[in-house]
Amino acid sequence: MKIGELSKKSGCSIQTIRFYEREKLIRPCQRTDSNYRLYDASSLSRLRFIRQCRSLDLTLAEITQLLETKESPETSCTSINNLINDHMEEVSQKIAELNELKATLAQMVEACSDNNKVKECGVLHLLEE
Amino acid sequence: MKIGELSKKSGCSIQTIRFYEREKLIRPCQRTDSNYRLYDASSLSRLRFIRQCRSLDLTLAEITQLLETKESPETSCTSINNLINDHMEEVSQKIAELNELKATLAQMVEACSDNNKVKECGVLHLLEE
DNA sequence: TATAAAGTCTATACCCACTATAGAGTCAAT
DNA sequence: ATTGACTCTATAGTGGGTATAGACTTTATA
Repeated sequence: MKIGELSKKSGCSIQTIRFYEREKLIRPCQRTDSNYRLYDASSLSRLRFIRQCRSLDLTLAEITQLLETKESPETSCTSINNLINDHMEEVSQKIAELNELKATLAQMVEACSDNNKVKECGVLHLLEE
Repeated sequence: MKIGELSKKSGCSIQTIRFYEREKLIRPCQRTDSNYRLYDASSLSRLRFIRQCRSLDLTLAEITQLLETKESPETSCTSINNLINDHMEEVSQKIAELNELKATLAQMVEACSDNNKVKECGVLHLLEE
């Protein structure tokens, strides 16, 4: 299949597929005589794997690592578990940060009822502290 | 004061201050004969305001808008309240997304006990779905 | 007074994960 | 034969900075 079809099936945009090729997340594929890229089912499943990982917010570097580990089916999968655990830890921390942030914002909103003038605005006053 | 001192007092790095100047969040300041930047207290408070806003994760565009609104102390502060409310809404949504993500990751971690081989790894299997 | 160290200047490139565009070539249908 | 859809490469832009290189200035020490 050509890149347009792969794009639709994988959910990655055409530019993203070419970008992943440049970044070596996917290997250079066959070409037609007119230099069009040609893909097969394995390209599609690799791309779907990458997309799944991206939806978990894994970085391209982490995904590269996962893809490499996948190449050695007989080795231990400890590194994969560690990677996912570490990532989950980061997500938890980010959630905690955002909850604090939200609390601060809520406080600010409370500090200002509408229809004040700018110079009396409680939000601005809090921002100036 | 020179840029180094302003950097220490404001908590912004020297490069960031120069970056804000380029991006027009702060105005071009006085210069010495040898072209060194010279700042006063008002630069410091403006920079602190910006930093405070950044700690709330407001974008530079939003901050620019706040700074402009601040210039008109007699107008209504409704736009400021709206901005902060909208931003809080975005933060809430991000938190919700991350909580879902965390749940997915937790499921994955459950799917794989350590010491498996890669080819049996529950995490990888889930990623391949 | 000479020199070394610390500070500052501009310009430029890099980070991440894409996205968008320009300009050229190719293929399928009418 | 032409139109429109598809593909190609190369390049630049996004946001919010960070990190250099290479030159100049100021301050501190010997």
